[in-house]
Amino acid sequence: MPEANLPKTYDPAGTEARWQQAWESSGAFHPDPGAPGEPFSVVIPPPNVTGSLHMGHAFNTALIDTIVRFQRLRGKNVLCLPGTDHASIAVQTILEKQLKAEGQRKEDLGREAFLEKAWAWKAESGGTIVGQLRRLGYSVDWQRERFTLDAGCSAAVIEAFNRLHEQGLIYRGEYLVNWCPASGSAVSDLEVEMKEVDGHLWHFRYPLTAGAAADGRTHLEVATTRPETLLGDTAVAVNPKDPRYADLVGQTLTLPLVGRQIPIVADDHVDAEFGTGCVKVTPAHDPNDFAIGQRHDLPLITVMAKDGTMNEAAGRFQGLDRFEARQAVVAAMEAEGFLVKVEPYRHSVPFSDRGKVPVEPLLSTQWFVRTEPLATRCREALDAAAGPDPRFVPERWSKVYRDWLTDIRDWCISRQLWWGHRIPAWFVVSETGGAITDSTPYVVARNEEEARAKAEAQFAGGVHAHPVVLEQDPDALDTWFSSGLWPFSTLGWPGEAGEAEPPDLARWYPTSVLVTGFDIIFFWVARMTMMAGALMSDREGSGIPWIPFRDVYIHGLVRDENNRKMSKSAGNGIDPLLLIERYGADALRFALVREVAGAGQDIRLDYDRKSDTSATVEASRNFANKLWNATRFALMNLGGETPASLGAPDRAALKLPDRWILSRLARVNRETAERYGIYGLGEAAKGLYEFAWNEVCDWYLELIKRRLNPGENPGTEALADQRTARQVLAKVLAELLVLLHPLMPHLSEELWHGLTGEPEGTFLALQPWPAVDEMALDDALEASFSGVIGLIRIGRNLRAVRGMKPSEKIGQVGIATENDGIRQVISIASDDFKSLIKADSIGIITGSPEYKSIVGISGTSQVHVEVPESDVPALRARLDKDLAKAEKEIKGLAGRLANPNFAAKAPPEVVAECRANLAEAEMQAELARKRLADLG
RNA sequence: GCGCGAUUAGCUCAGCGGUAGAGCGCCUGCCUUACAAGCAGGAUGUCGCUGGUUCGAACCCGGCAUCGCGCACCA
Repeated sequence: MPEANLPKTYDPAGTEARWQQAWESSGAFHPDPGAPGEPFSVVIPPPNVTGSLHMGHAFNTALIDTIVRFQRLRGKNVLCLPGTDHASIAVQTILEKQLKAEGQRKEDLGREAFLEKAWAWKAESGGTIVGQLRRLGYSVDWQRERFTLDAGCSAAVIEAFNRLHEQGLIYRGEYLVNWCPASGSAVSDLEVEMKEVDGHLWHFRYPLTAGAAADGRTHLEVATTRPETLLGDTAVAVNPKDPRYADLVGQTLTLPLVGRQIPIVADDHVDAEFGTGCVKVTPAHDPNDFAIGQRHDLPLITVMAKDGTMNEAAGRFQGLDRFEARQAVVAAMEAEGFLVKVEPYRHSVPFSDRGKVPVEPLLSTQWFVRTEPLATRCREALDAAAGPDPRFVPERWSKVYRDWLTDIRDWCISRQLWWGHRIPAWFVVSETGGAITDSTPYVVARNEEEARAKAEAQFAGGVHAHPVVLEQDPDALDTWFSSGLWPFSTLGWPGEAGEAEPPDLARWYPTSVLVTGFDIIFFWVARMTMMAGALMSDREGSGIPWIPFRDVYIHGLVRDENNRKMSKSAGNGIDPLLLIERYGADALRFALVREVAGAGQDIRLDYDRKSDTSATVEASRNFANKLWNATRFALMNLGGETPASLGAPDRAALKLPDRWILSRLARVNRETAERYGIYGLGEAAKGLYEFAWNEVCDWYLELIKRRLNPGENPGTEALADQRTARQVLAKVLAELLVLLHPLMPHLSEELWHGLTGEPEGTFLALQPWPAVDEMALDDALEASFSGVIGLIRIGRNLRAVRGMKPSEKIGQVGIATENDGIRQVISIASDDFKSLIKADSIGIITGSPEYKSIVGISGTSQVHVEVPESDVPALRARLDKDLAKAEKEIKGLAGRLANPNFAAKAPPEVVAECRANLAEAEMQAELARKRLADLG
């Protein structure tokens, strides 16, 4: 608690830990679904349990927590639900790497022991992450913490898989998939990243079987970047409109090294302009070739095994690794005279995101989700007459989302991994001799018992074995399958059959907003909406939206000081904890949010790696310290009273500065609430920073110091006025702390307790947002005040120009002005303002003052600052400056007014304003000239 | 190839039709009992280039350039 005798600087460490503990142990963020208030819910993007958090998580957390804390202050029934993701392939990759370092493979351990290791890893990494999220002051409900592989989420996955299968949206089949030889698993299209690499284009000759064509040609020339696949070629394709080859279509070629007769086919896919216009076709090893193969009914010949080595179909190349095989095939082709030439060639190669090796398109039997019906449903929601659902902020991301949902390909969901949700399908191996083959029948069920019943019904009796022998599919599901269920699995879906919806689901689904980075719109956002379309659109009480979030707030990435994306692999990540330890969680959060612009741009966090410091975060730390000291000042001056004991000020007793700051406060309150409400978080932060520092601290606190310290033996009037000042000060500060709370939760909680004296069990976090005092709003007064502030600034500048020390007192300051508002403020509040310019007095004058002075001009006002003796050079310099400024303005304004079209076409108020400004500038210039002339 | 974003003060970025802004940094002077993590004052910009719309453009429209991102991809 800040008190007068307490440190001058804010030390966040102890404060933050204390409030985090107090919030959590009191269950402050553990909402009751039955509690009143409009529901507001957010499920956090669950971080992967792959180690520890990075700055991107801190950023995401700062944004979400700002939003939910605001909504809580607004009186909503807020649930913010935390959790982590099991990150199937990522975690398994880490663990396998660890095993490899110990000279082991996962097969040496066996599935069960390996999974034990994985759970141990999860416990450690998950614990670290949860600890880090706590250190940020996340106002989530830890009692509802979830993990994508916990019992509830696993049940949801099984239920979802079964329902999708029942709806015909999940199927199993043999297709060309992206095979990652490093992880030994299929991966989805999204997990493949195209990378430009420097390779070669090999040109080969494929001889015509017939020996020579009518025109004497004996071969076709094809080019390839992947010579090893030639072993699986089953055709050569040309464009049907290509006159060079029209007469050869239908003939056959003899595949070199292999001797297979392969046809020449005509296919539109082939670009006649590229290369020789002839393409070798390897349907089992290339997606385009696969398509050509389908169209021409070509055989599929797989020449590579799943570990990336050549198989028996590769003949003499069997056993070679795919890259060795490439060299060997080229050498053989050259030796046998089929190699025409080799060119260096830069091209794109698909890489596995996780394995970091080129993926291999391979024929494989996998499980797929049929995405088109789901994507269609999502696109329809986006085009709903009632407005887009979900609503993207910023809007432009909805195009990205929509485009992806258009022409979407089916989603390969099975992974040949152990860490993850095991696929709830059982093979009836008794039908195929005890082994799983591509033709083994299977049943999809919710558990083995149900599977057995289904299998018995289908296969027992007759020629079939009895009892049936089942074996569960050894594969796991894509990690994003369970992530796709996150907004409802975490709320208790599916619940008990026949029972009412789980209370959390009934209360908080759909969630209010999803806050996430643009990099996972496809992986996650679209998967959640597709899953919800299949599983949530038939909720009881139709008419309830099924899209799992009303808004999707997309934010950018955190970049490092060199504008590079922060990532673990690039090694340029910054540990949020380092900055929290140095500056405090509030400072880090405030800095991150403050950087956010409206349009969801990436943010750059400056950082000095030598000293582990960040100027940006430091500036926010300084702001926290400023607030600390402003509150310390209040505590020293409130005479032991609190906002409550002081009570609301009597409106009639308010002095001008009070009315000004209360008007500003009401306006800032309204603006801030609006900004928070529309995700204008950066604007909210900047607005509060400026209000707190530049208005409350710089001006209001200074203006009331005299009233707060009326001196020895004050009269009753002075005491009453002191009380008014105290009341306003207490109100402004207490309310400011509420407005700031979503951004700086710990500091505001701490200072609020200090200011109000509320017991530890009462929380600012749970207070109501203060009502906007509409009566206090006074535009005219705010304008007059900023005019006066401008004049005081000019006066201070005159002092500086005159070379006066800040501590040096001056005599009189005279203001000559035609502005009624300014005149009024100066004459009524002269005692308040005089000390801000260190003058004996400040007052309104007409014409020139009687004392020696130097003058500054602003608008229609002049500031005269008394000086001990006239200082001609200083005065001349000042007037020259004013004159130059006025003349420049005159030139600009006169030019505009001289244009006849301007007066004719511009709105009258703009023209009038322009004329007024011109008159003012001319007056200023004239005045300056006159005074310069007087100087002689 | 298609799409998106960025280009404003030394740095990081606001502003998005009516006379160019903030933070940091920089310069000058101050330990003025809330705060030196501070106070007061100051300097700094042909708003990427180029056409156009407009009385008026950093802002709207068209082109170009540079940087970045996403999607697709020709062997």
